[in-house]
Amino acid sequence: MDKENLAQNLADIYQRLLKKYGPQHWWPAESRFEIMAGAVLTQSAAWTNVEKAISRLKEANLLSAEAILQAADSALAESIRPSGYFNVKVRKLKALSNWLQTGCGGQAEKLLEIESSVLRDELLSVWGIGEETADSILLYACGKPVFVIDAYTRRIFSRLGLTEKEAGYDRLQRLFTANLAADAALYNEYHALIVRHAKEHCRVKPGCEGCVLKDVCRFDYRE
DNA sequence: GGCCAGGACACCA
DNA sequence: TGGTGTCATGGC
Repeated sequence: MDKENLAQNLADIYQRLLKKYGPQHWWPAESRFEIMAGAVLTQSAAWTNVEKAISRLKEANLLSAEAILQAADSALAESIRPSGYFNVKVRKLKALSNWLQTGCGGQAEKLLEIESSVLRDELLSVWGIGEETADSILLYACGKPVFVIDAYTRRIFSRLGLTEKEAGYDRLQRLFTANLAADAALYNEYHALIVRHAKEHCRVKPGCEGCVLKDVCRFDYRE
């Protein structure tokens, strides 16, 4: 598919999703740090469970880099237990908090002063922060025009026939950034809509009747 | 009771 | 470089 068609397809898919679902208002949070913590907690977890974990962190007054660093591992684990994998996530939240405390005095607002690719490299150097989590933080916490690739994006766009199933993260990300305007608000909404759509139509055993993308999808619905 | 959810890392060949 | 195991709760 040539570049022009690809750009047109991506724009078309976005408009279809937006029309069906409307704005998703991501990321639901009261602070940048809450978004950062949520990005870690949501790793391989259902968002409803992450909400519970974040709510418990708030109740325990543990939603800041400083508070997390001062908290005992056991107390932190107890708060985030509903999000699953709580022992590894304690390590990850502490590593992220330590990085933020060391580099920015714990102030997430200072991340805005750092150039996007530099910030991305720094985030990736933090234990427990992979590409998707780093990009989620860049986009949703810092408002940088960085497209987030997750399992849903991979699954849906591979079924649409627009990407290879085996495509790496970088390649998939470039597909979007090279064919869409570098607009953080657009990337924000697009990714949120992909997640919303996936939850309704594109699980492993797809129930795709009524899918707004059905007529542009190459997925074999008889499977 | 099994499957899956807004991943990342360790270990091995 | 790629494949596999591990981490764990809660909703359906």
